[in-house]
Amino acid sequence: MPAITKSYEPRDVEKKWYAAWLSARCFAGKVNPARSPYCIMIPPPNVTGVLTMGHVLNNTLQDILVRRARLEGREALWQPGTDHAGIATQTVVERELRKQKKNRRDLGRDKFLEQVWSWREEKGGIILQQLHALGASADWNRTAFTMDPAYSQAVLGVFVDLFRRGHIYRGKRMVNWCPVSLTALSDEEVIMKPVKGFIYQVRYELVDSPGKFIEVKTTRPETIPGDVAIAVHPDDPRYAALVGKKVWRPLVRAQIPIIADAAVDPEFGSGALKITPAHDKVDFEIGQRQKLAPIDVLNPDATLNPLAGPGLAGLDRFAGRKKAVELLQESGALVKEEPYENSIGYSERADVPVEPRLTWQWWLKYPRVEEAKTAVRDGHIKFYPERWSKVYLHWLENIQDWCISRQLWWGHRIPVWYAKGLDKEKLTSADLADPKKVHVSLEGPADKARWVQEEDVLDTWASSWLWPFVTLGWPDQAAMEKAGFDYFYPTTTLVTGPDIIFFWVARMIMAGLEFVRPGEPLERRIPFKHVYFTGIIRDAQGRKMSKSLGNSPDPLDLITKYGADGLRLGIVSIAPQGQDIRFQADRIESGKNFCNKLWNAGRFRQMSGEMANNSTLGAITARLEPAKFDADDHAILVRLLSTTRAVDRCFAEFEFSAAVQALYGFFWNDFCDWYVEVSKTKLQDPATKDNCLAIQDLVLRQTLLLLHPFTPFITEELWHRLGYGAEGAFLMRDTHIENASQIAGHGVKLDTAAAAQVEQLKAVVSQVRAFKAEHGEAASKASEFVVQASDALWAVLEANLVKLMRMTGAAAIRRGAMSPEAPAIVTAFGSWNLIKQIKGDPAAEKVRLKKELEAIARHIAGTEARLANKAFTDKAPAAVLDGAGKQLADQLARQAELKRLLAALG
RNA sequence: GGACCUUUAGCUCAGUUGGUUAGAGCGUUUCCUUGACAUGGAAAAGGCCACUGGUUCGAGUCCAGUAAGGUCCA
Repeated sequence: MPAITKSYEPRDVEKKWYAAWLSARCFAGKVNPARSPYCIMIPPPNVTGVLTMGHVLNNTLQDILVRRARLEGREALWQPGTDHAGIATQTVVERELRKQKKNRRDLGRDKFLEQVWSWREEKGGIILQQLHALGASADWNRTAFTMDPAYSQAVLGVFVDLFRRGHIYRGKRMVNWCPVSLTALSDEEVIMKPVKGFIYQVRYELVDSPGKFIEVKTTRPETIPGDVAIAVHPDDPRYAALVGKKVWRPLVRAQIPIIADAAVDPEFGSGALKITPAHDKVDFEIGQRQKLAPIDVLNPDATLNPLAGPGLAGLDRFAGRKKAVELLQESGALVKEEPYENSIGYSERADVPVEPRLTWQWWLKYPRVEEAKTAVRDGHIKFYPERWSKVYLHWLENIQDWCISRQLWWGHRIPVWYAKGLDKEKLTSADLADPKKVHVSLEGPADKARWVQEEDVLDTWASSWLWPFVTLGWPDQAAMEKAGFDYFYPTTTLVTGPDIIFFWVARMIMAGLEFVRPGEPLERRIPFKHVYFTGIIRDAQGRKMSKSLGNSPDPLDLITKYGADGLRLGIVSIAPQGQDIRFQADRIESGKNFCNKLWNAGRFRQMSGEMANNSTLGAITARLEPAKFDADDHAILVRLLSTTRAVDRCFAEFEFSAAVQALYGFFWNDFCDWYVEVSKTKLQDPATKDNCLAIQDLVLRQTLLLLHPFTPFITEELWHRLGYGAEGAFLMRDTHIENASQIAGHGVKLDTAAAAQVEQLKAVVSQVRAFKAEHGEAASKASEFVVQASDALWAVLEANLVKLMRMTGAAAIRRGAMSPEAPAIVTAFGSWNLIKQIKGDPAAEKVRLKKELEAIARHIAGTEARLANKAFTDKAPAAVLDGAGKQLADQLARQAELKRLLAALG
């Protein structure tokens, strides 16, 4: 076996194992009826995306889950892929075209799409390659893409199906419109930003009472020509007499009514609101209720159109606003203007204010809304943390139809054909249902010449909501069989961010319920059983990581610096369930340091003695010699089992950072800092050596198994170096992890009292080390101690004497009487004198002892008071009472000893 | 306006159905290259657990309210 180097060098180890796993096809998820399935669908990253810290966290957690599932003997499938990201991808390719002074219209639709495909072949999906560096064990042979032919067929087929069943309609309604990309946007592509501007107070003259006015406040005076009414609250006494009367609209002069509508907030501004149904969502709804025809004064690019009047027409909306203010001022309609800050939606891609705009779009009435609620409310789908289910249910309670069309070229072109000559602006629902006017099918109409296909494509989410089952071959029977649909669906766990709980999670649930296994029980149709919501990674100041702030480190740099395992361990250790994460590089560094610690523990084992049979758990436990177990042997194995149990529980509850913490504490503190140190004594003695090595082998083996999901590379490497795996077998694929009772079942009988005794000895060692430091002796200095202790206590010390000498740095620990000149401490194992060459300072010693006595007196008073309280002794449970009694006894004994030492000093 | 989250050591966070003297990592200070590891070891300092009430023998933990910060929805 090659010698282990002094420090862990991740780079070559990671390369070697990733290549080995790939070539042995360790990541393949296959149907295996002998095992229970475990399946995770990757949240498909944007095909234009590059790896961010968010992806690192999210994908590390998914990898942890599938690797753990494999170790538990389950058949794991982690399904990877990307989505086509309509607007993002189209924007990227258009930007390249712009460099050549061209735009997509110059090319035409077909040529442009060719360009997008070639961009995608060349540069798309880099992120999946980057995930390799992280160690992601996804089944790459199954990599899916939402624009794949089969996937596209499924998406369009769903459209046709939902259309035929009346879930999809075309309607002219309010959407978020990007005046640069010239398309509708989803809410997710709109970012709210606070903007400083002005609010204008404008007066409208009453038609039948010249000289009398009603005043409104608006931030958008350029839309006044689109006003169709002034609205007030029906119960507002100020305006009750005016409802039903008419006012003159300024700018484009016309008579408009004063109406009453309960949606008006009487507290805001003057309590009167101008109603511009074509340019505001609330106004649109009021307009619908009041049957007021909207007037659209904007072009698609947000310049003002002729309806805005000769003064404004042709101007950009912002220039138009300035001009409108001037015109209002001239006409005397402007009462005043004041600075005002409000939130405005910006287009994520184009970074310009989004325009609420009335457009013809395709809309989906969601299917299975009630079932989607039931699935989560009744626990068929469990959310972690649970509280997100409330957000989810609230959204479903207030669900609104989904705008599924986008005015883009890159995406699934909607399978609808209009009869030539049909006026799409006047399309009625009767027309939609008339196959002579509108054709909807996968194949398209037979006589194509008579028809024109819909220009719009589907929202990207209208393809990714089918992800959990289309990636498994749905709806094609042969493909489903090949992919193992029956075996892997419903998938087990989804790991995603709470920011897409509506856009993706909720929609996938509805899609699964609607399309999969019709007629079967709900629990067979849901797309997944558990949803784990990660936190959002922020920078050290708590800001979201973003490209524009430049506060996001490149994960690949971090991998170079700390190793993939170090990065994974670090990021998981700072990601408590359900909380946002503040990124700090020093935490990643401690992940790397832990790997080095693990590495060196392996190195220590290798240097400590010949490797023996480590091939299986049974082979190792057969080498144990329980008769030779001392308290330390019992203690480390007790802790190994309790750590195994703790990690099991953490996995069951998705408490990843707690699992890392448990492993970190066990391995570093219990094993390295204590057991390895006491081993150094045991290894000197031929009688105890082999048993000690077997215990080390057992602890290391189990630690590697528990850690493997978190740090796959170093554990695989050490697994082989320490002889746990046969040549050609992999820790990641060919090994099962044993739980605590299975390990205990191998004839390891443990003494928990011994474990408690070790804790006491550790406390004494700490105390003695501090005692030395206080008296200026380095830990390593060979000090000399005299201990005054009862026979029983001394017997324990004597049994552990060589270890204790090593741990406290002592040349000698003798039993004897306390000498008043030497500094002294009181421990659970008697009073200790430090024998120094230079005489102690009795005065300083007295001060120290008195201080300690004061402290102990306070504690005693507290404990006595509690025990004297009848309510406490009556009501507290026996265990608590016993504890308090024992505590008091210890405190009193310690006080007596301290008093004796003080008296001895004279 | 509604919902949810957070507030514990200088910083970032744990704290499991209420129970001894509230923990970890990082940072700070002191000491230590001894044959696993200086990516290390030993030790120390550092906390009215945001605030105000309440329930309880007992509250960081449960309840009510207040304040500050954050997220989402309207």
